[in-house]
Amino acid sequence: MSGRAGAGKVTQRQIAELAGVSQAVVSLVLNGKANGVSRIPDSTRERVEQVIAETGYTANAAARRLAGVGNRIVGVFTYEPAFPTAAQDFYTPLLAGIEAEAELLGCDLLMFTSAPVRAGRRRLLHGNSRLRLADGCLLLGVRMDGDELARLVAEGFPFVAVGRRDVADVPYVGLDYVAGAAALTERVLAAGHRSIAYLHLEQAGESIVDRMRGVELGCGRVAGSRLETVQADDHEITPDLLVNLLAAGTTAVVAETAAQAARVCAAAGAAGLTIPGDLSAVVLADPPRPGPEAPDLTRLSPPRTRLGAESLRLLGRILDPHDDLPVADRRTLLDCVVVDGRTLTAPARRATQR
Amino acid sequence: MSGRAGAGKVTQRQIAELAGVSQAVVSLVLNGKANGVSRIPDSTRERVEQVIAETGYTANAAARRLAGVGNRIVGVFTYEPAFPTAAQDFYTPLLAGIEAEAELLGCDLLMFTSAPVRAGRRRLLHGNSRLRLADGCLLLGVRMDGDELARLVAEGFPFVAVGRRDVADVPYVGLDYVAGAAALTERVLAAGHRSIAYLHLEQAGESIVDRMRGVELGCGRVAGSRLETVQADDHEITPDLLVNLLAAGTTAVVAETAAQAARVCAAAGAAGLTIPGDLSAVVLADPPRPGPEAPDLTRLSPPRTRLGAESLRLLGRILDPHDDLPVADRRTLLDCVVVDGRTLTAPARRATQR
DNA sequence: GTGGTGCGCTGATGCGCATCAGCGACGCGA
DNA sequence: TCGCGTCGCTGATGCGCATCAGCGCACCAC
Repeated sequence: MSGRAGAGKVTQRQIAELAGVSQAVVSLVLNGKANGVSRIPDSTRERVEQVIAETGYTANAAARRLAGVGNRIVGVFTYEPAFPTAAQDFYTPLLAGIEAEAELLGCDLLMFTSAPVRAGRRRLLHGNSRLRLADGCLLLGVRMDGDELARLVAEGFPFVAVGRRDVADVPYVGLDYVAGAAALTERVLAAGHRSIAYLHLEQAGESIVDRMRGVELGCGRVAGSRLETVQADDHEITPDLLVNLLAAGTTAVVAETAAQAARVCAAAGAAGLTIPGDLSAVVLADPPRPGPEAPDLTRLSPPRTRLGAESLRLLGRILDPHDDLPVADRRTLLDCVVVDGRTLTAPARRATQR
Repeated sequence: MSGRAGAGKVTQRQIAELAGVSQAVVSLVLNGKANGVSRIPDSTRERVEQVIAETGYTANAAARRLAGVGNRIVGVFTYEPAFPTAAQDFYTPLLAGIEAEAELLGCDLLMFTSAPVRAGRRRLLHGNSRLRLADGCLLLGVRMDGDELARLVAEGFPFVAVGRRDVADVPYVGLDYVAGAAALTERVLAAGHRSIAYLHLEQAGESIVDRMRGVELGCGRVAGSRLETVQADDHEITPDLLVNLLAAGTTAVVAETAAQAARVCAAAGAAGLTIPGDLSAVVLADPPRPGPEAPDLTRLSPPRTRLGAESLRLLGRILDPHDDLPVADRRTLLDCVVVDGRTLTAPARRATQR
């Protein structure tokens, strides 16, 4: 996969010869500088434009880029081990938002599908990364490489992280998981639950930490509430686990991911438990597909499509030299709304206070 | 959105100074030409590599491209008025296949989300298209611009159309709708139906034509069969339409699109008709989501994910100078399989021959 | 000592474009 | 007529890289 494209392509020099001017004039006309530094009379300008139209000239973006102009290309990179194809529900709404906003802004998207995997994560800054082809870049992924982020900051390469980041000076648009998880947890407590189990994953990305903090925060606001955090991958969520939790007094489960919530529902069914009759269950994410088959979970709904769009919009502002972006605006958190489903009611038996 | 990226970026010249050699040597080492045209002793090579590693050098892809080397970037363009975001079910599997293959081939994808719309279609070759940045390009869309295709062919720009094209010398990977539609139609006829209605759209793209031809071909193979073609957009598929078709002797409906098939099912329900009891129904496409809610339609299943992957693979071979691709391989059609569902049985009443 | 040879490296060039100093021509006032 | 400014345009330069002719040197054969 190499080779040269466009053997018969038209260059500014050819335009210039046809129009009887120099290449510089063609460039000036093309870039609308005809009335600025140099002034080009209408007669000449129109003649050049005529030839441009006739030949169907298309600028060589590589040359423009090399000459120092932006090319309205935004890179999209993800740190997950495989590039998130559309099949993976987590990224689908994100990419949809990014694409829609890109069309709005009139810029192209360069998807770095080629990034090599090292140490379980994909690398952005490898030997011949095409990163520098783009004006800026969006970074996706639960866990990012702090060193690479710092390096990009140091080099002054414009980028925006999708999701909150702890690294200094990293611009991001994230989701306010702390407030959202706290609100959902409070809703659980308001329903009368006092003993809650939080099922979470092992990973240590910022969004994971934020969710955990939010749940703890929500519990902390209500006296007499008890929170048990349980690290459990999907396959570890068994009927036995739920039975044990119930035996320990737990009346409500907060799951971190939609997959975990699905496992909770399945395990409950297998254990002969009903939701929310025997156990309330809520989750901090949207189900993959809000179809009729999935139980109508009470949940936190993170606006992922908007997250994608807002991230690209922020990058657009960073790249706009006319936009004097306040530092405070370089970091934003979007609100998550609590969606009422049918899996949260008042606790049934012993745990109620009567 | 402009501005320059990478103020502090490392160039080959800097590497050269640090290593005490010339820029040319750095280039030679980087490109593995150290044993070819020029020979570089290991001592020098290792010294240069050392500096490269220390500085974390990343090549400027724009410069490489300008200097005439491929950059392993493949453009993805669609002629539909809006770039197909992941939400649109038609393109989702296609893009998934393309992305997966891109990761396999180790190339990046440049999505031309910025293309302007003119005359109802998006334009690939506009003033400052970033097309020339890519080594080659994949073209999607039901209807393409024949002039643009011819122009690309004339310029020698490497590209592959996703879907069969009538334009001369256009390489493509398509779906064998003719054979597939014929096979499905034959299956309908084999079930005993002799009076079939084909519901199709107005558009005139190659794939539409192929499906029509396939249905006609299938009917033509069975003596005594009758085919009625009905151009009907989704909203024109009403209970009345089905009732009229039945009254005219039709016992089976072949729908072109999944949306049409869904409308047929809905209209049948509204008219008090059962499928396949009163009317058999088959469709030449997969349903958007093969979930439990959709009726289990007998249908043609076009391998869209594979279509995307094979298209990119073909482009990869075209771009590979070592691959002496036979002309015949530049155009391929993939087989569609017939999937047996529950919406095709023998005709119920009058139309049977007994 | 002379001619020959190959190794290791450098300098120069061009890719297509943006940018700007500056040149020639022309007009105008003195 | 001369000086000076303005208009319209051109030539030169650099962006970062790949490529190659060719230079200087050491070494060898004769």
